[in-house]
Amino acid sequence: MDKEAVAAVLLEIGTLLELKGENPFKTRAYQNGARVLEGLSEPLETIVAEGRLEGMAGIGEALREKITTLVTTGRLPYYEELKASIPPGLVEMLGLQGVGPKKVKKLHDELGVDSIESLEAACQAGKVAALDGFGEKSQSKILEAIAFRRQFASRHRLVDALNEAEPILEALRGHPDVTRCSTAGSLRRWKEVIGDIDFVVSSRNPAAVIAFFVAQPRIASVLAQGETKASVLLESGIQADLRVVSDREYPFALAYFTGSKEHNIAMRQRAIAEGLRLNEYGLFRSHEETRDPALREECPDEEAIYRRLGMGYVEPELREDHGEMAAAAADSMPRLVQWTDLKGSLHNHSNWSDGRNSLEEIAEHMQELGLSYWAITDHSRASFQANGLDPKRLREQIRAVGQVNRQVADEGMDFRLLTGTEVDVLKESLDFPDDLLAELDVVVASLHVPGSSEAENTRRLVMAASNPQVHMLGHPSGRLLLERDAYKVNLDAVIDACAAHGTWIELNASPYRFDLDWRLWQRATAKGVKCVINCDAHRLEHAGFLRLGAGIARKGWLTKRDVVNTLPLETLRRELARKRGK
DNA sequence: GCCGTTTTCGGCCCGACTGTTTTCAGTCG
Repeated sequence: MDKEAVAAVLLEIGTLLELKGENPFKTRAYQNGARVLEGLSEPLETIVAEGRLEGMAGIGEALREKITTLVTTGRLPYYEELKASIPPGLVEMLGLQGVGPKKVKKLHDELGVDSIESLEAACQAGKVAALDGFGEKSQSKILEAIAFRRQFASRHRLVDALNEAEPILEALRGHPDVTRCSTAGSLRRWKEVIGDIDFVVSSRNPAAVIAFFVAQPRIASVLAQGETKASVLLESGIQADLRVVSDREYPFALAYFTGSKEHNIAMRQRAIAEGLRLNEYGLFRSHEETRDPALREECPDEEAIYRRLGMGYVEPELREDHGEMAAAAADSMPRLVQWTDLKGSLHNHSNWSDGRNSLEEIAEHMQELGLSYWAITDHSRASFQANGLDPKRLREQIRAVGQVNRQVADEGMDFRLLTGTEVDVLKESLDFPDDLLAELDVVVASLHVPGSSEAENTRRLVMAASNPQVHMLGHPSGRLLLERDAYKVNLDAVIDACAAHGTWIELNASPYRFDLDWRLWQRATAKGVKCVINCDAHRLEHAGFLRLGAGIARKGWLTKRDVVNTLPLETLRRELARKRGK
């Protein structure tokens, strides 16, 4: 078993223990253990074989044994027995809003409820309301939660959440009672998939702000409304939460609600080590009274909070407990790439294959955006469903691109289109011969029709990475967020092959992909692999993906130096040529 | 289940909201 599989088992054990009514800290120990494994930068098999689980923070004797068993045998009797003792429907019930482990246990013990369906029936029969600790209200809330779950999967792509959040944030910003405001939560951390939208506002008149918030357009229902917070369900199915605090408390609330939960826990522990106590209202010089203003440390902004704890500032994108606490404490945080550093995109389509726009339209639009270059990398012939180009059409396209570039040059513009292809990685070869690839400025190699085995897909991508004509691998995992999982592939081996051959890896900035995953970039750059943030644009407005992709690159700790398409055109041309010399 | 320069036992991050309660448990973020 690899580390993802082992981590998934540990997480599930945590959930099952919760349902059994186990000590919540035991549950957390399993969740922590899973996160430790996910953050490992080398194969778990190696670590286990070399006995290096010993001494790893968060992995004690019990977890070490269980992990070792899972890695070496692929099974764990403890887990299998635990799983068999709990009906699978109970885990599903935990996903309902307002239903936690205690309630699930009670519903199961007292009513024999073992699935969402039987829970719904029990509610309709009025049995839930009659239970001790439940009532009419909780029964109807459960029915609502079941209906909500049926209507919407409660996870949303970043871009959809941004499109909902930005107009509301603008509205809040314009309200006279709002002093400061921001998004928070996973949206501010730029997670590729988010659960709900969080806003934090400072105001002297919270009631007015809350009333204004719940009256925003496109709200389907108000889920909760108190004196300091409110929750609404937007018509799009995304939940949005608002928290209102005083301006003095604002930096603390913003930090707190930005999370992640793991980052917050680490921050609190650091505060305790400094003899302080941190919560969403402030940083206090006492363990006794948590909200006494006289004991509050003054921090006008988030930077000041980190400074007071003896750390450098941590950008929101990095607050994932992925090493940022140690880096900030050592004041060695990287200077992250910014989307305005990007000079163009090296993987894009035109109406020659499955894109919408002509070469002329693309050139005009991208130079108006202030970009320096834009590669046209249409599909190769194997992607016939996408109208892939054969060698003859590709050579025609090379000439057409040259023509557009001559026009652009005649107008005195610095902008250039680059010729290229997104060549299919077939079973034994690339879809174009090397001599044709050599005629192109940019070659992206992508696996579009994966095989069923990890070994085969890995072999194919390693083959592509080893071809001197290939500049970069496109969307190396093939995942489509919330739609399709990654194909089976050993990305560690692929990263190693890219490192060995100087081949770059794309960070596909399409909001459906964000592939390579941000969690793997620290590992890739540590091995010297460069990143290219590509739009994979199929229409003009997809140029906006550069902003999304840059945010994901920041989550991966990437600096300007790590990202090839921050280079100006002439330097980029040299790098493209140099890559082929390797 | 993890962890320790106060501890090898007894802690483990913290507060708001909701509903069922009459002082609090459960859930959520």
